[in-house]
Amino acid sequence: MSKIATPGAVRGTQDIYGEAEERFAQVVTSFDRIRKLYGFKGLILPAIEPTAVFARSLGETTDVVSKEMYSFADRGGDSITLRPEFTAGIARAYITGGWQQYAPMKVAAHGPLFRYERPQKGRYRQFHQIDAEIIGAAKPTADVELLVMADHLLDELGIKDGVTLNLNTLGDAESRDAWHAALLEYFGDHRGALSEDSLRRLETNPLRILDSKDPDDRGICHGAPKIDAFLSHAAQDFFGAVTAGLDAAGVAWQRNAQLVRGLDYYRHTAFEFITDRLGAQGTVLGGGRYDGLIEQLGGKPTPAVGWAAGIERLAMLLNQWDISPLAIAIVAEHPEREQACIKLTARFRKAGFCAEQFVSGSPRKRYDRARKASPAILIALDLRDGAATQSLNRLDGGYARGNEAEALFAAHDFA
RNA sequence: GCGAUCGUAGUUCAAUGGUUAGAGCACCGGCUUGUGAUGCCGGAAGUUGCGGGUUCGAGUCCCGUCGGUCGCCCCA
Repeated sequence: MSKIATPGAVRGTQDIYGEAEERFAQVVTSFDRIRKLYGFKGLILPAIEPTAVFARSLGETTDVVSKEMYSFADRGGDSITLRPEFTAGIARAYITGGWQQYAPMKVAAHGPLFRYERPQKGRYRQFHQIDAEIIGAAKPTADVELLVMADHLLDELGIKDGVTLNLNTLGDAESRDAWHAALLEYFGDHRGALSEDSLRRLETNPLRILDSKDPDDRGICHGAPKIDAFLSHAAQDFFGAVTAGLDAAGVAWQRNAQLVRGLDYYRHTAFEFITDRLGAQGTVLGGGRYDGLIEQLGGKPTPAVGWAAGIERLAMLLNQWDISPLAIAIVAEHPEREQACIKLTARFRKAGFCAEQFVSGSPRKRYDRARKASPAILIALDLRDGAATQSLNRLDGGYARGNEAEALFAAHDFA
């Protein structure tokens, strides 16, 4: 007989329980509350999409599509992909569902996403995000509304301290192309001093050199052309309206001219809320305006802006979160009182109390275990000298429903 | 894909290359306590991730492998 080998969890996945689950739930609950305040409708979408949804929106040749997606052929032979992001799926739903009729559309989603990456702090292969998008809104007020909501959420979660909003503009298509060309020329001139990684970026994605972590690269980037010199008047006005809106709403921000997006469909606003408390993974919430995406998926040209945030990262930053405290613990200190304990527990639960019964293990130790569960009220059922006894002890004087619970206890038939 | 680092009881961690691999917490049982969150006694719990090697002797040193963690790349 060989020992049965238990299969392990898939690399980069997590079993979330206990404190981690409580933190996670706090993020989702707060997000759901806040997004309703801002009129964002909930959206529940498939976790799987045709591979083309992501391949077309992200670009067939990017690392993301070629190496980091969970793709497989289903039984019919179609190529299916586990969603690596929300935005592309939302754009697909917007087009195929004929949702132009609802534009401008404010939607919010959350759930699991999948990327085949090397796990590290705050990065998993199955991870979870909250996501908010405004589709069909061309005006900068939409960008502002999204950013105000993000700021509000971080405040609600109590993690605003140490998190700063980094803001940049990528300009419109003409601005961006001109800047791109200038960067190519500049970095080309400094080719000799660039790191190996950045030399490769020069070929594949020059904008990305701007957020290189290499110290030498950083020095070169310091003198690189800034987008501001290439912004059209329209693009300047757009960015000015965004910053003015943020100031009006009292949202603190800082300009970060090095902040870029990797993909071509991004326009105008780009932003990240960044912390120094999460090691190398400092971005807790990020997004931007992607006016080109829906067209790229075959829809009519549709302006859109959105953001997403990793639930795990937000959860790690929480300092406090709601737990559901135990209201009533009911102990059977004698085996013959166990049925009475079950009956009373059921009654309290149906009356809307969070109640727990202690009917297993050593009868003599049940009381101590019940106390360790930190209930507001502790009820003990015992059998002393053949006579049934029951007592109620209020351990938390501040518990709001104490009197109600005592009345229910007093009225209960213990027979 | 690349690099660093760590894998010992359910868990957090000990154990100079040298007896039968230990302790706290958690768990189970007994005794105190009797409105008691305490205390005492006992029990169960291990292929030291896995596979090779060096050695009289390996949890410890070496090689490989798998896994965790952190970083690079990438980051939609």
